[in-house]
Amino acid sequence: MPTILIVDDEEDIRELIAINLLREEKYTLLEAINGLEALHLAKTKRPDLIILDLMLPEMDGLTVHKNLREDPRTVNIPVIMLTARGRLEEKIQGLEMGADDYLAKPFSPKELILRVRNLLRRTNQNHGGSLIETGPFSLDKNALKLHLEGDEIELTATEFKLLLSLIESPGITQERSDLLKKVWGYSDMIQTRTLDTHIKRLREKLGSNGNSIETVRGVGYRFLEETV
Amino acid sequence: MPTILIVDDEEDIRELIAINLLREEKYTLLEAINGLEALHLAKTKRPDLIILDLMLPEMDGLTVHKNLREDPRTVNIPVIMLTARGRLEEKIQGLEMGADDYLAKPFSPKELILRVRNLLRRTNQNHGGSLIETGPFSLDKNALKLHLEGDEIELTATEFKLLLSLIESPGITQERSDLLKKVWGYSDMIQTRTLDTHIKRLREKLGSNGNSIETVRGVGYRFLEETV
DNA sequence: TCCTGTCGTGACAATTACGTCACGACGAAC
DNA sequence: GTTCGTCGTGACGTAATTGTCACGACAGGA
Repeated sequence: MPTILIVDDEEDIRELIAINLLREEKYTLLEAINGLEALHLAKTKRPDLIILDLMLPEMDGLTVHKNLREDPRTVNIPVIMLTARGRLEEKIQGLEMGADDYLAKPFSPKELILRVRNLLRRTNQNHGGSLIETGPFSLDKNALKLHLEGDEIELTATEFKLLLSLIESPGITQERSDLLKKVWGYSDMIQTRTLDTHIKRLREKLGSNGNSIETVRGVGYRFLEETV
Repeated sequence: MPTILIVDDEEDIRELIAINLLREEKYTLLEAINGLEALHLAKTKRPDLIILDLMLPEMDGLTVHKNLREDPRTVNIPVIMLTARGRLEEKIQGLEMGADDYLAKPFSPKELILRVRNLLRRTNQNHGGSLIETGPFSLDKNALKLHLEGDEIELTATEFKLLLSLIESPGITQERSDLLKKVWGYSDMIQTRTLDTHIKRLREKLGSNGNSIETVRGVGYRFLEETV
């Protein structure tokens, strides 16, 4: 369940956001009314998303954002900035500092929800999960594992790198020399059966999905997203 | 050098975007004037970003976008949508379909540049590079390698997973049981020296940066972003 | 200071992964 | 059908990885 931190000193805005978020989907909410509190919460609780008003007492939103970006614990947390009226100055300044999105008050609740959902979807795909999903394949870059039709398949480091290289460009034929370079670091066009052997081992582990790795005779191999 | 695909049937808009992008940074540009051309280019050239006008002859932008999202080759390419005037209807529709950003004509060239830069930065962090960077450490999830102060350090699969677990939460102490679960999949609180041994091996490979892994006696280990 | 539990370290054996080879099967071109 | 080159496959030796253990060092509390 994603955690969202709302930073705003106006209670009715916090409430408006909270109500809309809670109604739409299941989120855990954190609230802060000033910059220091926000920074502390962000660094200890590590929310998945921060909605940050630019107008805050004492420490303004841009400063809070700068602080967030300077700490490795929070540098990757996406931020949606809020401001009264969409003043271009602040807008550009916010984007320049790496805000991930921007919302001008008064905003439409529907737009807020959509922006939150989009941002969470993007970051989940990457940072949190590091999952590459294609068809029935789900490759976990963190655990170095493959999930396939409910089964959890252990891959060796070489197999993982090979499958990753193939799966990252579905439908596209990769030449033998390219794969040898990507996975083994071979720079020359080496005559070796190593690649074939590992392809075979991969196909074995993929079981009935082994034919997702297609041989392109004389060229290389190709990953098919759909089993023919 | 990132490749950007511009899809718009108005030549002066394409030119405006091209001029501003080319002036600011080094990009490779592709241009398309209708949906079919855009889809073909996207699937064969695989640009890093697509700037897509909603108003196109024959196939409208939303349909193009839908097609992009349905093909594994293009599903991960971020899209900035362009529309005449920021009509809320289209805005919401675009975001709902997973557009990554939205720009209303007439737009400020500066804002365009910033949005492009932000989106590329976000996606590079994840998909393309899969690099986790903290201080002098640069962990490559695709190649399963560690770059540290110019050196390329080979890690075994176990070492990689262990370092990844630590480095993903810098400054935060991870309990032994958590690490055992994350890296080895042990569910019970097992009494083992395996973790210690691997920590030792990691520290050896990290050389003078070995003290970035701090022991928290009785609890676990902690990764420090800055060498003390 | 002593005691206790935790951690670091080096060595070791078992397991696993890896690359190579030989041979047979198969496709494509003629 | 024949020929040639590429690919699949099983086996095998080598190298690397891994988990465990024993012992000593050390920190923290009594």
